[in-house]
Amino acid sequence: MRARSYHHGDLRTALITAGLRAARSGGAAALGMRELTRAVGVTPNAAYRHFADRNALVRAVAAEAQELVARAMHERITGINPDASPAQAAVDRLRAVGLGYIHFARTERGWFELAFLTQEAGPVAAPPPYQLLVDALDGLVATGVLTPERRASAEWPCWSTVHGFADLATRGPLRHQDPRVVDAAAARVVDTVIRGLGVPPALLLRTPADGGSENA
Amino acid sequence: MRARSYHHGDLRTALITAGLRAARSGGAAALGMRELTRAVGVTPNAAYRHFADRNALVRAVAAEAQELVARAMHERITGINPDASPAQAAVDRLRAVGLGYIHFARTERGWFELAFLTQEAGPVAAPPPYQLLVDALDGLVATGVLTPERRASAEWPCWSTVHGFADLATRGPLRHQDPRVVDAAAARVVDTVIRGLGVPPALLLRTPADGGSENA
DNA sequence: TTGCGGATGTGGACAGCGTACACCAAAGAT
DNA sequence: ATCTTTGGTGTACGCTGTCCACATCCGCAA
Repeated sequence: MRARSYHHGDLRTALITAGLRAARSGGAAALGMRELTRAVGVTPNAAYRHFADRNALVRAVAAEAQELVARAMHERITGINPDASPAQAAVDRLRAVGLGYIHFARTERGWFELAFLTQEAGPVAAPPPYQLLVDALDGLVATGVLTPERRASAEWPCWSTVHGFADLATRGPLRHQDPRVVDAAAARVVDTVIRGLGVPPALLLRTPADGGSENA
Repeated sequence: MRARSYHHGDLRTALITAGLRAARSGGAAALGMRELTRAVGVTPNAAYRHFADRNALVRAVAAEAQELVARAMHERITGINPDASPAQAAVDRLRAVGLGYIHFARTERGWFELAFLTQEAGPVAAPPPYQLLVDALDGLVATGVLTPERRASAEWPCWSTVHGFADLATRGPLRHQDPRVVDAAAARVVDTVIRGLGVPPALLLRTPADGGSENA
């Protein structure tokens, strides 16, 4: 980005970056053509050389936000106890996926709101966070925790539950609740789905006070 | 509402009614001061005699939308099989609550989007749909299906799951999926949470092809 | 009955938004 | 060295929410 040329040099990515910065606190509503071009120091219409309209810009920023979600979830996955049995580790990985999703939603609600827009999972172009979920569920089958029959379409209960909780915790009734209450509810909710999938309770019942981890 | 008086007569409710009509297809975005006052045949500023700002109007319409959700869910509850055992009926009632919520979201997505705004459940002013869920869960305890320990805070897993699924089905990746696929997923998802709560599988495993009911 | 005050609706204005159209500046190819 | 393509500017239109001053009507009190 040369200093003060007539041409900006890399306006497209500059707008996306500014968009991420703005959306972090303001959510999707903070992504205005005028607002972002102003932040980048350029005329509003300049953006139209790189994005068809506001919606296209929002989608581009949203894709970036999805990467951030996946990165946060991945970090949490790599932090789990390596000394556990394979079966336990697989369950813990799934739990990390769920709690990572929820944690991200609560700590980065602007980005989270954005990330959920224009989700097109399914056969085409699975978004990164979705892929982590698929891998975790496959891990349960590989370690014999889940039968292939039970695993089929297990993505939907899992994603539904953690996403729903994330929405309740960011835009819904849990919005202004004591964070520790929300933490506890999150752990409860994630364990409930996992049990619902058919995972033996022995693999998920933690002792009270939890196995030493900041959760949700 | 006399024909063409200077004063409208009942502008407040007229605006809410127009708002419901507009939001049904357009969601919250369709609730504009100018748009609604125009629909009612009055000046934009007239609305400010009844609502502090746009947000207040939206909240008022949202409250109405919540009533609609509750009504739809209630209808579904009253339609369940009366010949079942008390325990089975209690489980069916909980399922009806969940599937009713999802069904409403999918068939009235504009109203649903609106209904979720300004949810303030918890000790204060529980919204009608939430109350139906509480009652259903209490029913499980009363019929001995659920122990009081398991019932505690069971609202969150339930609400999270059905709400999350509703969101996936209306704004998320299931948005443009074949409705029959979504129906099946909805049934699967609801059964998964219920099982996760600790309900014996015998009370929820339906035979394939389902027990003769249009679902989700 | 008159008149007055509070409630309600009008009219005009302002700032901000997304975006279409015409124009201009610079980079790259011939 | 000129021509074309790419990318940025300037102006303008219609839309939005909201503020201010003013007009109008209803109900109550004198």
